[in-house]
Amino acid sequence: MGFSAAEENYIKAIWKLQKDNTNVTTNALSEALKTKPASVTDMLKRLKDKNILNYLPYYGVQLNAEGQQAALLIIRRHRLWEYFLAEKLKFDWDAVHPLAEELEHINSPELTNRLDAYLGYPQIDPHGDPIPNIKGQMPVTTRIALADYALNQPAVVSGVLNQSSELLELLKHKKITIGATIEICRRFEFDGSLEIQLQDLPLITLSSYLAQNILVKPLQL
Amino acid sequence: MGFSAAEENYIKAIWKLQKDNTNVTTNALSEALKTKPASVTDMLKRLKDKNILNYLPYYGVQLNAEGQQAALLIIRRHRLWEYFLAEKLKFDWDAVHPLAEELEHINSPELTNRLDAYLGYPQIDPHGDPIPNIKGQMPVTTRIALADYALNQPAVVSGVLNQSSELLELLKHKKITIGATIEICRRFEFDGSLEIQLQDLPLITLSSYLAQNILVKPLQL
DNA sequence: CCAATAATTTAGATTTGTCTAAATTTTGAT
DNA sequence: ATCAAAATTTAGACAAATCTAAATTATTGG
Ligand SMILES: [Mn+2]
Ligand SMILES: [Mn+2]
Ligand SMILES: [Mn+2]
Ligand SMILES: [Mn+2]
Repeated sequence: MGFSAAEENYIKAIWKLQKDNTNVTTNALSEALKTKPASVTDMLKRLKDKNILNYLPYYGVQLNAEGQQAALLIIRRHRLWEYFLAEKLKFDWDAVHPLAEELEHINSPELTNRLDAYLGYPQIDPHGDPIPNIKGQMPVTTRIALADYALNQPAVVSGVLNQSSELLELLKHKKITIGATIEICRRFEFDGSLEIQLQDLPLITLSSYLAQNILVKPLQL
Repeated sequence: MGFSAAEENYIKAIWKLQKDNTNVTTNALSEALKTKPASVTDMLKRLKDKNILNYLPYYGVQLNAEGQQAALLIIRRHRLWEYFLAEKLKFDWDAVHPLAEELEHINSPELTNRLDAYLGYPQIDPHGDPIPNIKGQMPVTTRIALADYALNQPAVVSGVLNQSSELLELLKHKKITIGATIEICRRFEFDGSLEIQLQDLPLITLSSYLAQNILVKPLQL
């Protein structure tokens, strides 16, 4: 019941695209995986034979329960390695993903679980995304874009929608980190820009586009 | 200039068999890699095209300088991961090898060198084998089998010739670890068995076969 | 030195994962 | 409802890595 690295990448991509219960299309997968649609069709047929998804030719695909469980365990490995790379090896945010993309394919429950224990059972990865536990369960975190958050309500920065080094550079410059407390002081209708306060630092300005890429959740009091 | 995982396994296997400057044979490789001789021939042709070895059909193969350097960097990754698994994740000796066999193929100098630094630049892996440095250089350690070591000369246990769980079980039972100080008190001609002293514990007996699989070096005073 | 045996290579096939080009199906606009 | 465009699948090819069976080359004992 093992999957190849290529199969695992497809499983993960389908899982991510399947968020809202719609069928995942061949083109969406080919874009996500940087392969051609014809290659996707081939792989979907193979994965269907392994009984981890429902594939209706021309109408897309959905992981079944077994496929979702497989996806969550791959994502668990990916995010635990990302946490290791950032926390222990001091890699930047934008460097961990490509390495975790390889490390995730080493499928040894013993390794994964020992790594988890060694890291202290982290709950979120360096991008703020939740890490599935040993059973594949993931806490449902309700996060919303800072752009859509209420005025004068303290929030915690809890993730990003974009993991590029460009975003990282900007966040570093503005000293915004995951876990930081933030509050919107003003929202300008003209361009959607925000004036925010981080901890007790002076007010700073964020563009609308930046605010759309920062995820926050209400601060628990 | 990258190699596939399969190619890297061949490179490493050739390197290990090439110890004494003799040509490495197709059969020896097929045995080491658990593949058929025909598959080895195919791969040797491919690696020859990549200019990392000298291959003379019917007469075996030898890594050239570039091939040896490649081998040492793979071995570096392998042993650093073994060290990580044993030291940080508390894996037993006999469990680290198969995992390192996969981890070694992630070829990122940045990852390897950060891991090295994080681990404190270890010199030997959990089996006592030396870890090549960032340049691929490996300290030449002169180790000899305990079976061949002199009487009443303190020595340091510095490796094993066999990495099986059976040997590990026996060494654990006898409390023999890598780095321990050991001294042969008597050698019995009848069966080659040894009476040895470990630290200041009571004398224990080792079979000839066991002593052939333990590597030692003279204790530096 | 030569024949039997051992070692090695060649030939041909298979699986995985990808591609391009062509055919087919679905969708959407009139 | 029809038809052009878009999405998808099929057909056929290829590279990597492996296998089995057959052919070839090297070795060695008498
Ligand atoms: Mn991956
Ligand atoms: Mn992540
Ligand atoms: Mn390997
Ligand atoms: Mn080792």
